[in-house]
Amino acid sequence: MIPGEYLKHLKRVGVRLTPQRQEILQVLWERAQAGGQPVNAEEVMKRVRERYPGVSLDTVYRTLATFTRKGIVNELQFKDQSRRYELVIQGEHHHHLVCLRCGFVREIAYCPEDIIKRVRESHTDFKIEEHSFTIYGYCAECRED
Amino acid sequence: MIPGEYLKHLKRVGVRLTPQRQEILQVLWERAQAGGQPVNAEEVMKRVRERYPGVSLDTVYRTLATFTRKGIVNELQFKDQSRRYELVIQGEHHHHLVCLRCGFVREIAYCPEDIIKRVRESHTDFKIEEHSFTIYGYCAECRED
DNA sequence: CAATAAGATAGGAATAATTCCTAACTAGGA
DNA sequence: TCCTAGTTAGGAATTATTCCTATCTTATTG
Ligand SMILES: [Mn+2]
Ligand SMILES: [Mn+2]
Ligand SMILES: [Zn+2]
Ligand SMILES: [Zn+2]
Repeated sequence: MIPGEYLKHLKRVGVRLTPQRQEILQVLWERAQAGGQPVNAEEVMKRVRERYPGVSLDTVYRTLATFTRKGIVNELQFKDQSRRYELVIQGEHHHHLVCLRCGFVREIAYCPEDIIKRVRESHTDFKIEEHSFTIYGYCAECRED
Repeated sequence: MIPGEYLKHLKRVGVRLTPQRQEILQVLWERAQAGGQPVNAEEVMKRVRERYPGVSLDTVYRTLATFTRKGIVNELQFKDQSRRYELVIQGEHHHHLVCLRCGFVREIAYCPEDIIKRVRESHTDFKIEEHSFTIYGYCAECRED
């Protein structure tokens, strides 16, 4: 079951709790439990339809966007054009290592905070909101050499 | 005029030098001269068509992909789904600061090399090929507060 | 507990970016 | 000059995402 903290948070920020939204949250939560491999909208839709067969892809996209805006979901944009989503874990921040062939994702704990701090200080006219840092390569199964 | 180093390089790696390709290179070069604002394929096409009216968008995409594979072009993927391209300057490496509203791009010289090195050492089964690091926010014209 | 309204939904259509397809062309080596 | 593997144009196809709108539903209020 989804930890109440997410529901509470959504309530607090004035987001309506529809069954569809709760189910989408549930899917993301299960994904996070199962190793943290981010999901794309299509996959979320499939999983949600197991319980709510009518859910539209648009609803999934809208919900993921809402959750992202409200800070409980992380929208990842990879260089193969794919967008994938993951639940934000309270007080956690990480980046990713992505296989260019199979798309497998691993998390890396490091973040270039020092650089971000330096940029914030040197580009004071620019209001920094977020950042993305991703390392690409080939995983053990996909590397050839 | 395009510096011969690019043409020489393309020749060396066995890429055919068609007029279309040379013109695409020229456009990228002029862009780099004019401040380094990366371009998308559509824009490249428009510029190339000024001299070669028949050039297809597909050719532009294919050529940009070829140039990227050959290391003379950098393909940037931003979180708004847009892809933009820039000429690689010999021996240079940098990252970007992007405005979430108008899309304006500034270059930042810093690179999280230390982190990449650490990841390379700790994830020896993963063969690192490349990385992307982008900071998002609002530029002076677009920030509201 | 019922009425209400702001916000959310389904589903189909639209848009945008990118890639595929194929017949015709051409750069560059022999 | 000839030959051919690689490249092109242009239209079609694909994919991901967003738009549209009539119809619901959540959550508040009376
Ligand atoms: Mn993650
Ligand atoms: Mn740049
Ligand atoms: Zn970070
Ligand atoms: Zn770097």
